Amino acid sequence: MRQVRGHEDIRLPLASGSRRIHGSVARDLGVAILSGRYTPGDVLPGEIEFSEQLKVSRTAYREAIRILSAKGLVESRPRTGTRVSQRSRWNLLDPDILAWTFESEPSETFIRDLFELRMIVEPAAAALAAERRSGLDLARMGHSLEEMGRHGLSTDDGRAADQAFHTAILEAARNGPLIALSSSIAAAVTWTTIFKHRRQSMPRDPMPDHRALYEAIVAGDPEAARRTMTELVRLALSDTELALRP
Amino acid sequence: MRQVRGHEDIRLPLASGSRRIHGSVARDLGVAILSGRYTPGDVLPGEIEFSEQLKVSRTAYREAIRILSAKGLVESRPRTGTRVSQRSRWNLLDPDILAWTFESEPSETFIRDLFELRMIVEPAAAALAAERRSGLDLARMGHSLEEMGRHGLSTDDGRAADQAFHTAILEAARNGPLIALSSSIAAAVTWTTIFKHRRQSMPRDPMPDHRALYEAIVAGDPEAARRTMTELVRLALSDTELALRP
DNA sequence: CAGATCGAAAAGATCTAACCTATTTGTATG
DNA sequence: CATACAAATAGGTTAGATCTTTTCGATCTG
Repeated sequence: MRQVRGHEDIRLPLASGSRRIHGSVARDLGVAILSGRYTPGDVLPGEIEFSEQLKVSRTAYREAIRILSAKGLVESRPRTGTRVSQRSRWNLLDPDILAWTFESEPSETFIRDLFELRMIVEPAAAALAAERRSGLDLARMGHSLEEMGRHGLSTDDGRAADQAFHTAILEAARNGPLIALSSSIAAAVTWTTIFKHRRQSMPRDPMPDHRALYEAIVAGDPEAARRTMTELVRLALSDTELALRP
Repeated sequence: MRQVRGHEDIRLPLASGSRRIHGSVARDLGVAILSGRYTPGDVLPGEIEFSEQLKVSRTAYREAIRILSAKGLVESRPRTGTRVSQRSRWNLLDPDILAWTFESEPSETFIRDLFELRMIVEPAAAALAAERRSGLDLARMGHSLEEMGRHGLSTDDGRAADQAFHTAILEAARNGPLIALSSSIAAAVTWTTIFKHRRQSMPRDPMPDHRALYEAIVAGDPEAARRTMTELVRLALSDTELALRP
């Protein structure tokens, strides 16, 4: 028999905007796990109990758990229930996981680790891009650079252009897995940029290093591209470190 | 865009083993997408139609789609249906996606790309590991190396030891995101190793380069570690290329 | 009697089915 | 040309049956 719904039952947005319910639940639980509210080994309440607590149906809850499980955050088995996986199984480079991490203040260590990864991957990608870039790649980089110069990094448009510039470089490297890393890294770049501007009103002008990098790729000089990209990331890191300890 | 007709033969009842139903469906669809049977832009049949074709309930099918969507393979919206995402949105470094890729013969290009990524990441990780390794890290590497020497790379135990050795190095680098890459790369290493041995009965002895790398990390010499790891990956690549064109 | 082996029970996830809701987009209408 | 409507499809709810795995006790064996 069906239960009639009263007017209180109207679902308030769970601080999650217009997302689908399973998506919001996945995000909320994901953020809770990533921020340490649930720690590896913790067993979540049973399906029925927890879905009632969250005021969603068991199906929606289960779909949320499927999402988290696909990203390595939880594992569920009959009888033992659903538990938070070990950190080493978390898919830290998954774009959603990165987004959720930056939703609550990420640890300083994590940001440093991300820059360390950029320092490894992006110079190498820039060198490959200098060797393999097509005319179309160069056009896209050039356009992004122009946009970036026009808007500056304190606007959304400017940051989007910056991200497009880095993405164009990684795509010019013509390496599938590297491009997959690109969306993650590009996103991380954007968030750390927001971080910088949140705390520091007028950071260094980023255009000279970006232009130097662009020139190196246009010239098809892998070593110059590697060098300038290394310098660019190093400068971004030092800006971010300034923002971290004001 | 092309409309795809479902096939009953997508779900192989026996090959699915003891996996959960939603897991098998996700895997089968994932493999179908990664192997090119469905291409980006294709629209899958409606939930009801497709779930009936696959002989599973709509709920199980939907959970499978949640998994694929969490990995970026598909996107679904009301009215337009579920469609295969653009390649650039695929999470190629997700461990499951890598596994599914290697389930049907992966392209030569993809294997090369993976080695290119190893060539970028692992030498850098080895250098960091040489600086940061603890006694425990060294003990684990040493033990894995010993196991590897005892079993050789043609046995499961030996490959597991090889994987453990690489994982230990990446973990010694003390960088979360890098460790997340590690599970992907380590898995890829294992599969390419299986590839090599599938086609080539007696490859080169891998122990000398592994020992040299280990010595460099023990000595705490980052540059030597970087050099020996580069050499190790280069040798592995040339072995694999031999196997690819016999 | 101590320990091993087998089987039943219980807990929890898994799966099914039927039904209702919400969103999107093409199209007809003003 | 804008707006309202209609259809299509994913999204969400509910109730209940089923399957797996662990636990625990009973029985068997050394």
